[in-house]
Amino acid sequence: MRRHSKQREMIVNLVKRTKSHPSAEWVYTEVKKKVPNISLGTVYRNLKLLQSKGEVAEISCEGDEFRFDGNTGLHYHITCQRCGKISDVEGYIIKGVENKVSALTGYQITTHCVGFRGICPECLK
Amino acid sequence: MRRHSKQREMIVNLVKRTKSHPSAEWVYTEVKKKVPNISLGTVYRNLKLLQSKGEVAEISCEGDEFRFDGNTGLHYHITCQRCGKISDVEGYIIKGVENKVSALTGYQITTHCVGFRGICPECLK
DNA sequence: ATAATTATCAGTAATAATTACTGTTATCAT
DNA sequence: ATGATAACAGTAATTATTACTGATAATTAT
Repeated sequence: MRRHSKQREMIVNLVKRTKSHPSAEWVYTEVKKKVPNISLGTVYRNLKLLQSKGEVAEISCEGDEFRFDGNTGLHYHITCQRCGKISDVEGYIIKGVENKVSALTGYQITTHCVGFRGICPECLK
Repeated sequence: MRRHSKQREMIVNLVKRTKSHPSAEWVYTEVKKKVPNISLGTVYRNLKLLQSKGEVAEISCEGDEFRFDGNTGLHYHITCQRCGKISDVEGYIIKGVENKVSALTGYQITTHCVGFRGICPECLK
């Protein structure tokens, strides 16, 4: 069963309330201010746990490694969650998004990218 | 000036011709078959160089660290290339994309995410 | 309430991906 | 050809993350 701990409570509260998309290291430093002897491992362990429970989300389209692509034109990617394969999504570009988001946020947009996650046809069989 | 080297040529050719979105490690192992004493550092150095010249692209919406988000609902992110800040794009979801891409690729899509890159209003001043 | 169980912890060691350093080699402008 | 230096191989150092170990403390049963 899941037990209660001050450390986890602090982590959840912090991540839920902060808008700055913190890294694990940042969470660690912040929580440390209140719980000085907290361990970095505890932060990672709990973030992972909370993530698996859907209480916090991890921001990342692709996996954690760097991947390269000889095709430098704008195109999207799709990752199979079962076999890990990354493929191009051919012939589909969402148009107008950059202008829309620029108007919405005030950013000067240089590029956007879209990542899909799912199960590929081979793994579906 | 930029000099010619067999190692770099091999790397460019390989990355340009392969569709499998290789990792640095994979590029290394492949090139090693033809140039057995190539160094992993050379692969990284050249991928980075080629990337800065726009000859290959790196697949990654966000940076390289894991970031977390207390907001688990679907929403997009925008990263400022100047100050590194990551923000939410509020109130804008592209609808229908998952169905469209599912039809296009045969994948069973579980989620998608969109990342924008640009300069934030503060940095634009 | 007390003791037994075990989830969780702090602290540290281990991994994995990437980057930096060092001395050597090879390209190319002169 | 030769000298300057880009690029190299090999290796050490970093950085983010994960795994391990013995101690602590939250829950359960007595």
